This record gives sequence, C-alpha cells and structure tokens, in this order.
Amino acid sequence: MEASASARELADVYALLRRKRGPAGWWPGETPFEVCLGAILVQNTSWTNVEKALATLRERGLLSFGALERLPASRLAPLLRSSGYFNVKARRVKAFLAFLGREFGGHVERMAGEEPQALRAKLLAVNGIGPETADSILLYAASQPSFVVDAYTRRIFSRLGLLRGDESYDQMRSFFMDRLPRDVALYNDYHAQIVLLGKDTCRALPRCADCPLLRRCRRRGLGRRRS
DNA sequence: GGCCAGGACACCA
DNA sequence: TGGTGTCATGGC
Repeated sequence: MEASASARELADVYALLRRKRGPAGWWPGETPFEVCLGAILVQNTSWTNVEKALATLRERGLLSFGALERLPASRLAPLLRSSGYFNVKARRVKAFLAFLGREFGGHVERMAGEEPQALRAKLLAVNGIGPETADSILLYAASQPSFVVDAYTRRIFSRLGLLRGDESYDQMRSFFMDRLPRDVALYNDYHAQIVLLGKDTCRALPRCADCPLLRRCRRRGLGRRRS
C-alpha cells in the first residue's frame, strides 16, 4: 500500500475526474430494488449484458420482490441468460431475496435504517454477495457511505501509482474511506466517475499508455512513477 | 476465433 | 491463508 497517498491527492484525482463531465448523475438501476439485482447480475460481466436481463424481467412484470420471490430459481435462470453465469446468478438472486424477505420484509428501503457495519456483515453472509456487491448495495440502494472498489478502481489507481494493485479488497476500500469524508454523495459520484472513465478510456486504451487522466495527473504532480 | 467484462465461491494444499 | 478452477453470455 502507498501509505503516503494523501487525502488531498484523492480529492484532486476526483476533481480531475469530475472536471471532464461534471456530476455523473449515475445510478445503476431505476429503483433501489433494481440496483440490488443489478449489483448481483453484473458480477464479472458487462453492464450491457445485465441491462438485457433486467429488460426481460421488466417486460414480464417480474421486476419486484413479490414476483421474483415466487419464481423458482430453475425458471429464473433462463431469464438471466444474457448476463452470463445464469444458473449461479439465479441462485444468488434467490438467496438475496430470501435475505430481504427475512430481514426487511422484502423492502429494500428499510435497509437504510440499519447500522452500516451491521448491514454490511449481514449482506456478506448471504451466499453470492461478496464485498463489491455488498458495497454497491449499501451505497446505491441503502444510501450508506460505503466506498465501492471494483476492477476499474484497482486498475486506474495502480496505474496512477497510488495503489500497488495487489492489495486486498478491504485494504483498497480502507485506502479510500480513511482519506475521504464519509459522504454518500461523494462516494456515489467518485465510483461513478471511475466506472465511466473505465468504460471509455480504459477499454479504448487497454495499456493506459496515453490515458488523459494519467497525463493530467502527471502535470499536476499527482500519482507516482511506478518502480 | 480469441479475449475480456463493474465477482464470488468451493475446493485443495 | 492463498492459489486455482468453475460458472457463461455478448461485444469487439
């Protein structure tokens, strides 16, 4: 871990990210419930594939807790086909629905009243919900200040030299949360900016040799040369 | 036709 | 505790 990375540096990187397109206004789903489904379906998959599966569920009137709760995993799986790993994800969605029904009566909104650490622990105990999925649900569905770390975050910040790139998930999450104010709107937009940058620049420039963000950071003395 | 995408888990040493 | 195999579709 680059322990010397400062709160100011993370704030400056965010300012640079935001300067390009302003507030991302980014929300991975139309409702908090849809956000939860999306967080599971997007595991190791592109969001465009997830959108197709969500659209299928919407067309069939299945985009609600009640409808999905009644649907067996064997019938849900084919509807999730486009998101990949559909058999696995059908079981994971069902596990989440069972948790949501048991703990919150099927109402995602009620998660917001839970103490963040306790809610995170409960989510992580659900089969198929790992740290990134839990943090996505916490931040984007339950409005809790939990920083989401994903593959783009690891890639971009290791290229900036602010992370080594081999840190554990929790180490990277702490890296951000120890240096940024616990602010839901900030975490929401910071992660959104990272994803949007990752989707265009990192894909177009897979080696990041000519990454505009990297150049801007270098000009301002941000980031570090990699040894 | 190969590579990769916003992970997580079971299994094994 | 850490490494490895598995799950699978769709876009480029």
